[in-house]
Amino acid sequence: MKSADKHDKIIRAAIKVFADKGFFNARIADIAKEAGVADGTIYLYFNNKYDILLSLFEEEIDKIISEVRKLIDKETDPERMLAAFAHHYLNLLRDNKELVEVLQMELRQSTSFIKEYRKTKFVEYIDIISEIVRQGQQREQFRKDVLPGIAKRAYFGALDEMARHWILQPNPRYSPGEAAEQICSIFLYGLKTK
Amino acid sequence: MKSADKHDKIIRAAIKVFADKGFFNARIADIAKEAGVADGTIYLYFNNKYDILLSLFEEEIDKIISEVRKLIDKETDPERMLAAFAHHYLNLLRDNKELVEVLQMELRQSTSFIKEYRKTKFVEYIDIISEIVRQGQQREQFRKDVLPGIAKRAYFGALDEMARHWILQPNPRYSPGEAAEQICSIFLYGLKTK
Amino acid sequence: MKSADKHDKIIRAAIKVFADKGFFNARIADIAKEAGVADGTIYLYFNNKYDILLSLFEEEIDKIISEVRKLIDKETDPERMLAAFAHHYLNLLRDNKELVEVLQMELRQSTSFIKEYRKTKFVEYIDIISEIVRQGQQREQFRKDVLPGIAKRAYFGALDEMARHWILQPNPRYSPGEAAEQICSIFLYGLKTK
Amino acid sequence: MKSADKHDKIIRAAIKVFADKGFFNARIADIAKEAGVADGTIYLYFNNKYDILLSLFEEEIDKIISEVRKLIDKETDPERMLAAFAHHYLNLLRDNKELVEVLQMELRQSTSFIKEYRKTKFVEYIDIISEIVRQGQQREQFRKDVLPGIAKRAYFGALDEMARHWILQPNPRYSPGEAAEQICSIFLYGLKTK
DNA sequence: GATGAATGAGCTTTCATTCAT
DNA sequence: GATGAATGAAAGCTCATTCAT
Repeated sequence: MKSADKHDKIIRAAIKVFADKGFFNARIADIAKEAGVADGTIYLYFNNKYDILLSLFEEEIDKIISEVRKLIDKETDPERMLAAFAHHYLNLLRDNKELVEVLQMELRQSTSFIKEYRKTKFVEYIDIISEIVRQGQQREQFRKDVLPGIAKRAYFGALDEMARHWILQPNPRYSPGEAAEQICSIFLYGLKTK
Repeated sequence: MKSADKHDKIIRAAIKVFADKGFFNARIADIAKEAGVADGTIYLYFNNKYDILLSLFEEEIDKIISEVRKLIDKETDPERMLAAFAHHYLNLLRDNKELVEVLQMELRQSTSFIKEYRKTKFVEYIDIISEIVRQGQQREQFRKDVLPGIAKRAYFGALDEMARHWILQPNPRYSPGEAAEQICSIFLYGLKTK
Repeated sequence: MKSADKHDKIIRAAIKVFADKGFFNARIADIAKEAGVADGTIYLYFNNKYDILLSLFEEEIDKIISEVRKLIDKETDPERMLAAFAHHYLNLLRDNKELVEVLQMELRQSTSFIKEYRKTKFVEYIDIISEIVRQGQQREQFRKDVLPGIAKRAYFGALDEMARHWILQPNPRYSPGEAAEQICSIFLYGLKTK
Repeated sequence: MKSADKHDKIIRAAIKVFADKGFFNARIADIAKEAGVADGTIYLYFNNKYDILLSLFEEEIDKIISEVRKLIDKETDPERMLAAFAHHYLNLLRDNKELVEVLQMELRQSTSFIKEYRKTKFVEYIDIISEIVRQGQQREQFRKDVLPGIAKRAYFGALDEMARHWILQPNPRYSPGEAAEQICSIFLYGLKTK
């Protein structure tokens, strides 16, 4: 039986190699070496190089979604929920920079696959934000003239751009926590009813 | 004499092909065909495939910067300046979607070249935002507890994520103008002193 | 495991193809076809086209050196040693014309590699001649006013030029043995009537 | 009218570039630049790249033959004639190293053209040696058991190998004159003690 | 005659994928 | 299931040659 362990080792290796070299510059042989398996073994677990990226994306985003959901469910205040989302994303960056790097790259790759996935997994992730915004609006905490569908993208985009900065600039002036606070602050002031 | 016209034709073709297929999937032959020149001709104007991307980035971002600067110089109110920036970026997307698509890809490509350029040309572009924020703070229009260096990334990230949405979703629910207004609104409420 | 057998098959094929077309006109595909392997397989055994030539040179000249050494060690008389050297070289030509052809080409190729190798492997080969001359001088068989360093080049050059003749003129008037005898004779006894 | 001057400038440039890089690594553009003409101009004087090499060979060897003939005609003694030949060749090397370098390369290139030319121009050159040997034999100065056809190759080969040495080793232990004397001496008197 | 921009055929090399062991 | 040697299609790039100016 194909071991789940080996599948996972390959995914971990792929994250590392893709983050390091980018998808197209990464060679199957690099991933195999990093995972400690033979080149051919990878094809017992994945259909092709692209399938590794796809599986990686699917599996990891699932984990992220369930993690952030768990955190948000602990909160009742939409303001604190938004803060929790931001902290979770930037902490993820801190703890698993390579994964965030790969996800960033992937989301800009102009390939039909992404265009498909954006409509499912990724949307599920950022829809968490729009749900929170909607809740806030219902509770009259957030302005009702803001479209949640725009707010979610603006909020995620803001966090993601900070992430990009840290990926490229390993010794930033501000800490992830500080940045999360600031971005929350801008958005909460911006969203809140006065 | 090598014509500037041909240089330009190749750049235009490259934008189209890179946007369509991505840098790595684009073949030199595709660009040559699109530009209506022979494969070898490309090498009279560019050192290699990568150099096309680099030149494209350099030249186009220069144009964008000078355009947006011109628009902002017409305004005196920082609030209107931020709005002008947003409208400019999203209009650029509307008018030259392929260029924005290529720039987005490029900025996530994990290559040493980008890591270099982020520090120069791109920073010059988004620093326009932090300058505006700083002005707003001096005029006591914007909150002083917001770090301009974080605000600039948040603002650009928000716009860029909207751009990404439109690139992938050609028939959006909201118009560029509408989205620009909304994002401005969130940030201005978020930034403004009360 | 990469088989030594395949390495050898490629070297044999390369000798044939290089001899036939010359290094620069030889295509990797030609060598691959001749060796009965795929183009890519060659790159499992050699770094690049040039590396094939280099390896070929290194390996074959090593064999030649050890062969001729063995022959010379059987002799005690420097005169017979010189004869043995000549016969060995011209027999090599008879039995492996293509190899000699490649070595000839290689030794004239104006590349930095040859300029390097001349100083090592090839020098080791022709120094066999100067050692013999020196022995002959010590034994008072050879004139002492002849510089062994010049004699070695003259002797090898004479043989090599004969080789060149046979490579280009497949049906020569004289046999290799005959030519070897004559060249030996000229060198040993001189041209002048006594 | 095509100027003979330009034809010559191109030949001079080709000798330099071929000597420097070898025929196959030399680019037409290199020769054009060295000659101070446009790339296209070369094709007004030569049919193709190969034709430059061919013309060069033909023209230069003609000059060499007439030069050495003139020198030999001054002598009556075959021994002195042989010496004159050797000195001429090694002086040529001293004065026009690049030309000798190109001729050496050319004579080993395994191309049908050379196989053709060996039979005409080059043979004419080294036949000068066999003629001298024959004269020496008629005058009973040289041993009659030596085949002039072998002696000519041995003599030229010896000189040529010295030339090769100097091309690669620019600061040799012996001067051209010294080497010419030695090689003459070996051939004329033989190696054996008498 | 001279130019040099343009051409495009040709070749080396890479690397995802396969499959015999 | 695991291996890694072998495959061969694919593509970037070079450069001899052409031809409009």
